[in-house]
Amino acid sequence: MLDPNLIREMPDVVKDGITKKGTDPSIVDDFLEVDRKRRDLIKKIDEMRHKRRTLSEEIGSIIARGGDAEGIKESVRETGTQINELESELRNIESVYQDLLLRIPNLPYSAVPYGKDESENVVIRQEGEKKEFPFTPRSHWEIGEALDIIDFKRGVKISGARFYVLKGLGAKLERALISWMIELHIQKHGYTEIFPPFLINRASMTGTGQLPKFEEDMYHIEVDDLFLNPTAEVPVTNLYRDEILSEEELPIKYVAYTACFRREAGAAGKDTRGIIRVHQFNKVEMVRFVKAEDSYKELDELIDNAEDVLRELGLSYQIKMMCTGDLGFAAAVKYDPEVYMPYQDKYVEISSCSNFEDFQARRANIRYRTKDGKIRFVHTLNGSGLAVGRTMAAILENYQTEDGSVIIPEVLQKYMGIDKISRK
RNA sequence: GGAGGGAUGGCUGAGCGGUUGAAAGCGCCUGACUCGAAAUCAGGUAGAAGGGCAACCUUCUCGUGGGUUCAAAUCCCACUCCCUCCGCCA
Repeated sequence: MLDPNLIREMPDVVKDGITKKGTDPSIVDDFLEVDRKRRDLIKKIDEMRHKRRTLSEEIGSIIARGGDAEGIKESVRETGTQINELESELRNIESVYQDLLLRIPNLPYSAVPYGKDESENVVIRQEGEKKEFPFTPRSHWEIGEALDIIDFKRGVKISGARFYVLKGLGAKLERALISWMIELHIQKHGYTEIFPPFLINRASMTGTGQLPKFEEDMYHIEVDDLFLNPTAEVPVTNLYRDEILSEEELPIKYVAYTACFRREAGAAGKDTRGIIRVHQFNKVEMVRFVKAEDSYKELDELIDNAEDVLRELGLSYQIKMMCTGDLGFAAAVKYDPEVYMPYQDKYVEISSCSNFEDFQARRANIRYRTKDGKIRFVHTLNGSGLAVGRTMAAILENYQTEDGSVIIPEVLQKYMGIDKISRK
């Protein structure tokens, strides 16, 4: 969430920022109104509590001296009743106040280009040549089925639309990618591995910004009020919810593999074929907790860590910068590395690297103590490194040969024990 | 699932109805001593909210939410989590 003081002191800046994200700025006025009421009420209650406390102490000393305190007791009792009434009023106002704060999106970083929606995102650079084939390249789903390593029909039978089954060398390739990516981030980029729970409570989902606004995007287990992990960002960032770290521990860099579950509620009819958009996928995620003054330097590193995965796999890609309208709720800035997919002759999102500044840290109450004892919010960042299913799709398409087999990228060969997946 | 025990500041741990936001120890910070460090000594050291230009003042918080009382860390109720034993179990 935003700093309430910022909204109070510079409401126009906040309105401008959230308008660029496509949010109705009237929420700021709603907030200011409730904020005023809240503060007036707190002041009133504090004064009355002070009165009650003073009188109460007086009663103590009267009784200690053996005097009669019945009269004064009665008046304190009355004050107490009044306080109770005001307190219940405050509770109502407080919950509206909190809810509004949780629904105001983060402001875009100054360098983010203005744009209404994804059509106005900006490609900032391209790396590597698009792969050229002396034959017409096949789609990853055609290749996967022909090699008998992806089974779409039976995935649907077991679970439903947008589920698939990996088999044999397909399953092994998925596993190899996960291990290799994690190892790369640990050994080469200095991350520490985390393996978090996949079922997540409401407080954690609120901490990173999935709730309260996006409940319908998540799988929810009603009996226990738990959510299926939508991205490792959630459990890993919430590792330090309600904690105060020390400055010396920062930056903290974690890498986590998780399965990710998404209902894809608004995506009917989009990417219906293949393994690009599914309800369950594997992802290796990088998360950083950093000092405010370092967060943009840290973001550059994070993006480079994601790119390194693509470079090592020999895949060509581009980096796209999200415009204000496509930033999402919690991010201040977001870059999406996109991998080249030969069948569609298109770049497809394979990672997403964001700086949330202190937006998540305020929600999740993640702070650190500076060397001179001040307490400040950390900045949180995260990025995929990479989405595993999409990486597999990219490998199948980019490394296909005319006879229908697929070359295994060199870095994965020792994990696979082979250099090629061939038709039987 | 059954029975019992517990939850206090960065940590350990006292307090069990009246200046107790909280003893003591550890840790950390500052100062003294020292060429420097260690040891020692002195002092400081929770978070949040509201008010004030500020110094500072006020309020809230001893797992969470209610209740009793003039007054609750302390008494009562519910919930959550942790520990021990029993049962079940991948």
